Amino acid sequence: MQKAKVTISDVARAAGVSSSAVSYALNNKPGVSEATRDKVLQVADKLGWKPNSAAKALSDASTRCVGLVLTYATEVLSVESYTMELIAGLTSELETEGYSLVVRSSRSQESEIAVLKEWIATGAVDGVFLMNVELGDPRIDLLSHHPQMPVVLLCDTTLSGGLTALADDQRSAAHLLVDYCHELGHRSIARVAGPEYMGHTFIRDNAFVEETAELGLQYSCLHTDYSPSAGMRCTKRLLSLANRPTAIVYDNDVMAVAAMKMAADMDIRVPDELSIVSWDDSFLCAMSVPSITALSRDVVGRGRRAARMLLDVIAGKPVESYTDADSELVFRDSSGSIAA
Amino acid sequence: MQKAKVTISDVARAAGVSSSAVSYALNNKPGVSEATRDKVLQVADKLGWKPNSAAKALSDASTRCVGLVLTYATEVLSVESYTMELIAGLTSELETEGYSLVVRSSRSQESEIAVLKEWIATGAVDGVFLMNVELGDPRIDLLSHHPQMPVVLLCDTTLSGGLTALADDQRSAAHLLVDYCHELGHRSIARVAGPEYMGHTFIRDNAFVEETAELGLQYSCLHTDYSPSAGMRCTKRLLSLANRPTAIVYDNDVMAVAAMKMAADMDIRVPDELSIVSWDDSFLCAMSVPSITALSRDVVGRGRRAARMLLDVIAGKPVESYTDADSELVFRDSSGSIAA
DNA sequence: TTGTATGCGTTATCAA
DNA sequence: TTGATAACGCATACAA
Repeated sequence: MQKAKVTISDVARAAGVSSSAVSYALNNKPGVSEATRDKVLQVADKLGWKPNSAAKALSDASTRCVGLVLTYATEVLSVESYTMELIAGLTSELETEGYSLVVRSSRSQESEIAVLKEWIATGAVDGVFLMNVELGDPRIDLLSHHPQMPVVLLCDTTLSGGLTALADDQRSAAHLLVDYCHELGHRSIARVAGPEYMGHTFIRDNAFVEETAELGLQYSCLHTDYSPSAGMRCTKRLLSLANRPTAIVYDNDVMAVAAMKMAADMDIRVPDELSIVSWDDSFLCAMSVPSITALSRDVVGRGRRAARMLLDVIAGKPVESYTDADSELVFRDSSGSIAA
Repeated sequence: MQKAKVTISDVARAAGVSSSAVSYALNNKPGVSEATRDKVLQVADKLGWKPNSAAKALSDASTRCVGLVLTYATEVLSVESYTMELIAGLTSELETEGYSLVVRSSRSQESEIAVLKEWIATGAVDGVFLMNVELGDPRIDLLSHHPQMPVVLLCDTTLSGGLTALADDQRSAAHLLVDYCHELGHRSIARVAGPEYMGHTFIRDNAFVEETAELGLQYSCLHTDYSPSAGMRCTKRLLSLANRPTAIVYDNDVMAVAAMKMAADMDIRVPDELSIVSWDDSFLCAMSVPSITALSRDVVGRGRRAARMLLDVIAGKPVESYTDADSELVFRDSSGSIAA
């Protein structure tokens, strides 16, 4: 059973040298002889010395932590896999440099802002990720006024207010989805979208309007809070229309699955009478009966890249905003041409 | 735009008092007059002072962080909602005391141990959670040798080696499940379990053997890695037996859903010819067609309680291990009596 | 009630 | 090449 806290002076004493010699030796810096260095390293290893993180942070002004605030309703968190996949990607890349992800949760944007302000003032993290960016998001304003805090946004570059962003190409994705429906022969399509105030919903909305107009398709859109119940409600409303859409795109997998259930309840056959497509792919889509055609993104890889970008910003390297364009449509059983 | 780093001496200078007076005032401690206190608070507020976390941690030997290592295959992480729900519960309770959750990821038990050793040696966190405890888990040994590091295990008390544990009552749950199948008239049941080396799998295994023997049921069990493909493979094997089981219990929701798909492929009707029950409830179970009968636990609440326990241990309060007994069976469409 | 001085464990500067 | 020593920012024991 080793001593709990081994300090640099313990090592110095044991090796019979001064604490600064130890510091040089351990940090691989010049200013110490080979013999001393070897001895110090040996002793430090035997004693199990590791630098105290608080002391190092105080001295360095660097914590080897980056922050992420989860601002979500618990119910959505537990149902969507997106956040967990993102965290998996973030932590796996951070791990390569021994960085930790510091997670806080909040239930409103105001309290998220409070956490961010705390981090800026206390220096508890070396950088932050911002997700779920909204139109005119006050967090962007906050971080723009504190350029010393490295930040990477997970949102479209048109929303990032000049801050470094990792975007994904929602416009191409929208076009891909609309074109696919068009090719299948659908002439009236609908979309059950996320909240109107979310940045990426806004981007998707515009892209959909643009592309459907171009192709002369009838298009309508309903906004939701992403919940299964909202997905069902909107589906019901759309399918009750006299001139109902023959294809519906859902902004997340959860609502698409819920819609499948609703269609079954209403005795509307999928895909013969209705095509269902999900903007997010997941196990849910693969397992649904019938399985759901979905736009698949590499969320874990996205997390990795975001982490890489933030580490680079922290390291002072020049980092450009980047737009992912890796989404692809996974064809499954929920979509097809309309039966004549 | 405020000054990035406001220190206690900035406040002292601006208020025209000494730094110790500021410290006393800000920490609500005696030893300073009301007038001075008010002035200090006012100035501190105006300057936006917050204590530097590294300095505070160094001085206090307390970081206001607790650690969690995610040791998972990425694929499983993205599919199961358990971890995300747990994190939601943990962070929400930690938030009440301004604590943060520090998340690291690892892909093997060895590297998780390395992270834990790092935390013990560097003092980067005030306490840790241990999940997915295995039989003879070396992490328990490690933490037993470092009693200064507060820890809460999420596992059965028989596995926790005397450390503080938040258990859930797997035995009662097993009995509940077996009794339910028995009451429905099933006489041959099977279980598709998690990995054999996992502590809670072991507990479940024993409880199942015990209870099925008691009721004179035929019982067989296959172990898996929790993945959908393993769930399918095992289901296929079980259903191909000459004397196949009429009810199968799955150790997680993902495999239960996968099994539903497999049963459909094999033209075996659920629940007429086969009852499917999941040990974990989730949105997946509710949305499956037919929906899946499942044992439901309050994972978020469990996370909250675990966090509360760890905070108490850190605060030096006496904390007893605790066993949750809140699981309940949610009856859905995947289970019933065998059609005659 | 107040200000001065010291410790926390590192890193970095500066004489020796 | 070395070993004191200051600095990081806060808390606190102690002296004024």
